[in-house]
Amino acid sequence: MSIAGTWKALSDPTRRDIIELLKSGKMSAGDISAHFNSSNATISHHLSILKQADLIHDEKDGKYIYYDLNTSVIDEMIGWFTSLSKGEENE
Amino acid sequence: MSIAGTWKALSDPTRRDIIELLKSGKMSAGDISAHFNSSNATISHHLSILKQADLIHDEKDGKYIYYDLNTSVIDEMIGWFTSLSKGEENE
DNA sequence: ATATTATTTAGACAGATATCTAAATGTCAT
DNA sequence: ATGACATTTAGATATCTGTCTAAATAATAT
Repeated sequence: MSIAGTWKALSDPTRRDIIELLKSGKMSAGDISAHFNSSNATISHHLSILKQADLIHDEKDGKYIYYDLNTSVIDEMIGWFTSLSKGEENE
Repeated sequence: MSIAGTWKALSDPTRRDIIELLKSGKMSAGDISAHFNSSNATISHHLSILKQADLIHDEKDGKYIYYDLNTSVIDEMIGWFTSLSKGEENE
């Protein structure tokens, strides 16, 4: 997925909150959903966008699906920002 | 402006391109606009969103309005990302 | 004063997005 | 096999967003 997809994924506050939740480690879709007022379907939709953007990774275990952070894409984003002060090229 | 505003401002590819343009130094609204296919009005709208988000700063000089980067907000964003790998709190 | 140039503001509109409810899929226990 | 649980998918809808043209504001030059 392009860096544009990563940006779009992170433009929504709920999705950024999900990312911050996952800083502490992997969590099931239901547990993630429990932290928000939105329906499970809505959170599932957000998770799918984060997954498409490669910001998170999912792993099935029986009834549950666990999600965790993919830090390598996050490093790419840091690169975009740091280059702003260094005058490098991007995208 | 909140960090949410910064995120929204950067979620649009044209606005990110504007930011990258300004890496090389300050530039008038017209010169910025000349780099894009959109109308002046559209670019002006993008500039106003970037300004509200404190990502850029404007300065009037006669007929022209010059825009330049505000790097301190960019540093805030870098902080958001780097904390993801360090497990700190945000927002 | 009038015209020209630079830029923004206002209003309209098509397309994108976040959300919901309801239905579908998949897994486990009985 | 049936029922309960976990999660996703489908379809609908209201709101948000990027874009346009046209009009407004502001500065300069003739």
